[in-house]
Amino acid sequence: MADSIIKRCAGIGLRMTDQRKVIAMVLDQSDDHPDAEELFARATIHDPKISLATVYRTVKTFEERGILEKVEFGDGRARYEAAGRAHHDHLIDENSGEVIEFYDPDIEALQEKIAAKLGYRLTGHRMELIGVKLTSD
Amino acid sequence: MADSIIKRCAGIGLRMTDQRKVIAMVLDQSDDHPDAEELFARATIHDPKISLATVYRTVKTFEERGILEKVEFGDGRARYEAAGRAHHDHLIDENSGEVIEFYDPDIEALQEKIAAKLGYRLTGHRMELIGVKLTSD
DNA sequence: ATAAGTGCAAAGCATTTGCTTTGAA
DNA sequence: TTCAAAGCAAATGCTTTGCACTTAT
Repeated sequence: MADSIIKRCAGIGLRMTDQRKVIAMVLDQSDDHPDAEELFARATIHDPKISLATVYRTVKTFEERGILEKVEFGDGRARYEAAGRAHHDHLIDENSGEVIEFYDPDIEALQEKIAAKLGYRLTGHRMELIGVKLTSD
Repeated sequence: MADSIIKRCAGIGLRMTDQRKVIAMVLDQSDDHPDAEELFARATIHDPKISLATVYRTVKTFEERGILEKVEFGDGRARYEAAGRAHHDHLIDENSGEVIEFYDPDIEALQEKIAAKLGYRLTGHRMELIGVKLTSD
């Protein structure tokens, strides 16, 4: 498994304030896709004085330094997940909002192929599948 | 080719005000993906008195009635395109912002398959490829 | 010491809404 | 005539920023 976010911050020489440590820790402990408000709520548990502006500034810094990736699921809020993990896409449960991560090499290959056919070299993509749970009954 | 947006509005019994006619016409004449502000700018040419709020209300109405589809390219603004055309996805030129529409049946099939494998029935998806133009030199 | 980071409140955008007036049916 | 739609401005929700203060290095 990859290094913790705290370690990665130190590794690139980021100044580690108490607030950044708290936010990094919260991110390390999150396996979902929290938005800024949610990160703020979780961080507040460890540091009741932290401000929402700091959360916003910190995730922006982390994103710029390649520590986080911003993902947007079309609800108007930005969400964050640790970057540098294996690449994956998202499937969103239409009813619960639950987000499932998956990776499919065929999709990746196909996307390259489509881009090439259109005369492009692929530099990125975003893909979200929306679905409803198959009931077994 | 599909009916004009104006016809489709009439077809579902929408009250056709002058403003809606103008916005529908602007949409019919657009082959790109304008956002609300851009639609407002184009509509203003035909009706200098139209208000931005009306543009927002109208695209929302059109979307709810299945006449438009909202697409978001991650720049914080919603964009619109005529719905009910053949399904397609988007490739965005990283440098110019140009949007190319494409349809690939293999992608569609693969998405269904992935969703099924995860225990879901696919109800929708969004996919944008980001790329840079292949230079021929 | 000093440049970078924080907190707070104010500002910014895209979008929505309350309310009064206008107009399509 | 009557109810839906328009116009305007104020409100909203997410995110950013200016400024004075604090802190990691």
